[in-house]
This record gives sequence, structure tokens and C-alpha cells, in this order.
Amino acid sequence: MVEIPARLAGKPSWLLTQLAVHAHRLASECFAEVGARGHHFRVMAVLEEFGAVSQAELGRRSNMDRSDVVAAVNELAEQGFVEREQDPRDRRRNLVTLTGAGSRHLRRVDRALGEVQDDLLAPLPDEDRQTLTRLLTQLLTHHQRA
Amino acid sequence: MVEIPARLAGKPSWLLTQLAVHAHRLASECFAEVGARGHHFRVMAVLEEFGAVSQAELGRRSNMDRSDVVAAVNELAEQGFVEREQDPRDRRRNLVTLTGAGSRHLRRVDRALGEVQDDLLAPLPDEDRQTLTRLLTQLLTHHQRA
DNA sequence: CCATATGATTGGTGACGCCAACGTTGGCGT
DNA sequence: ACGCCAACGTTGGCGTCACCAATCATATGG
Repeated sequence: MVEIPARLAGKPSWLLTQLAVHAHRLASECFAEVGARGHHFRVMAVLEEFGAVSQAELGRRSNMDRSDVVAAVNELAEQGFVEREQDPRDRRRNLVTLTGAGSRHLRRVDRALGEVQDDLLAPLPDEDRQTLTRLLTQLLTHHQRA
Repeated sequence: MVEIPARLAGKPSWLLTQLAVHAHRLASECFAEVGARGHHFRVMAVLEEFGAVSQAELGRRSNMDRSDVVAAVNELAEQGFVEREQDPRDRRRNLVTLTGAGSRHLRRVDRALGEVQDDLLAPLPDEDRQTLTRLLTQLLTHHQRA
């Protein structure tokens, strides 16, 4: 193993970003196996929980830029996982809906992603996993506001 | 505030990567203020703790790709913060050393980065901060091996 | 009716992690 | 001594993600 300088290893921001790299790598491999990508999962997760929403809403709820939502919805529509139609009550909006195939796809990805969580937290006992989740949630909520 | 779907908010990998985005943003602002960048800090941190090392070694200890080390060392050398010379004992290697100005620069960046940690962990009491650091360190060490 | 705001889309930027290829050099086995 | 393999530095490129600016269409409130 290689030793990492204390100036890095001692900083929570370092631990966080480096661990996020691993998390991201694990998730990406998982996405690749089922032919999806991070942005796709995020969009589908919103659609499944909140029904048909506009793309702007999609971006807000999945923490994505509007322009990135466009690309994600394009790709998902090509694969038949979502449908995009103009909102009759507000013709600026596109109402995006999850198709049956999309719903099945989402469940498939979600299952695989569950195993990723296990790999990610592998060395921690259940209690520590809960503590970690709680602390991270607390921090994230705090930074979402500001 | 906007509600995030449970399929996202419940996953440690999501919490981790999203929080890493905030950490990264805070750090980037900090770097920008002193005219530095993430890669620069990493390289300088290694040099300060381990002395003159080769670029390959630099990459291993700061978790960077060799090619990215090249760019970082180029930029740091232009600013006079590091010096690059051929290792007389192994002419494949470049020995990189931190200059006096580099050392001062590192300390400046490090100090600013300290405040970032505080912003990042703002809502947590001291005890929780230590717990979080411990858990993250544990996970990171685990994933470094594999 | 006009000013303002919101939505979708396009195009571009930068940080970061990563990979493939190449030429140079060192070390090792035979 | 030779050839092979490994390590190093360098260049160029790729994919993901976050983000920004500009544009056009459409609602909405004064």
C-alpha cells in the first residue's frame, strides 16, 4: 500500500471526495452492465415517485441542470423508457412519463444498485452504516438549503 | 425546498456523491481565491511530507493518474512552486522538489482549506465530526486495497 | 398590452478520473 | 553481451458530471 500525506488524509473533504470516487466507480460499473447511466437513473427515480412532471421539475428533484435533463430524457426516450409530450395546460412544459418498460428497467437498475451499497459499506457493521447514513443525510440537507 | 425521491435519498452512494459535490464546490472556491487547483494541492502536499520524489510516486501518493501529474507539475513549475530535474541515479525519473515559495503557497492553501472543513461540517457537533471522519477513513482504507 | 418569469433547447466550459500509445531507460535472465 | 520486460514521462484522447450563457416559446401579473 501507498501512504497518503496527512494534509490530505486528515481532511473530511478529501475523505468524502475520494470515497465518492469509489462509490461512483461501483455505481458506474453497475449502470454499464444494464446499459444505463447515472443521469438516467436519477430521472427515472423522480418519475416513478412523482409521476409525470416537467423537465424543469425533473432537474430540481434529481439535482441536475436543465440542459443535462434534456440529454437524459432524449436518451431514455430513444430506448422507450420514457415518453415526452407537451403539457396541454402549459405549452411551455414537456410532461415526461415513465413507460412500463421504463418502470421495469428502473427496478432492474435499482436492484443492482442495492448490491453496490453493500459493496460500498462492506467493512461496516449495521450500526455504523446507520450512523453514517444519518450523518451524511444531516450534512446534505444542510447544504441543500444554502 | 424540493423533495428528492427516496430511491436516491436512501442510498449511501447518493448521499456520498452528492455531498462530495458540495465539498468539491467549497474547495474549488477556496482554491480559486489563491490561484490554485485541486491537483496542485495534492502534489504539493506529497512533496512537503515525503520530500523529492518521482512523478510516478507523486501520482501514487496523491491518487492521481501519471498524465495528470505531468500537467500539475508543469503548472506548478511555471509558477515557481516546484522544480523538476532528472534523477542522476535513474535517468527515467524526474525528481520534483518543493521550493520555498511552494512551501509558503502550500501553507496558505492549507489554511484556507481548513476553513472549508468547518463549513462542510458546520451542522455537526465535535463528536459527530470525529465519528464521521473515522467511518469515512475506515471505508476509504478498505477500498484503497481492492 | 407590456414586462417579467419560466420552460426547453443548444452549445460550450472545466474539473476529474482514466486509458492507450510512444520513446527512453533500467534491470534481469540467459 | 544480448534480449526481454518493467517502469517512467509525455501526449492525446475519452466519459461523467456540474455548470453557464444565449435563444426562442409561452404564461402570468400589473
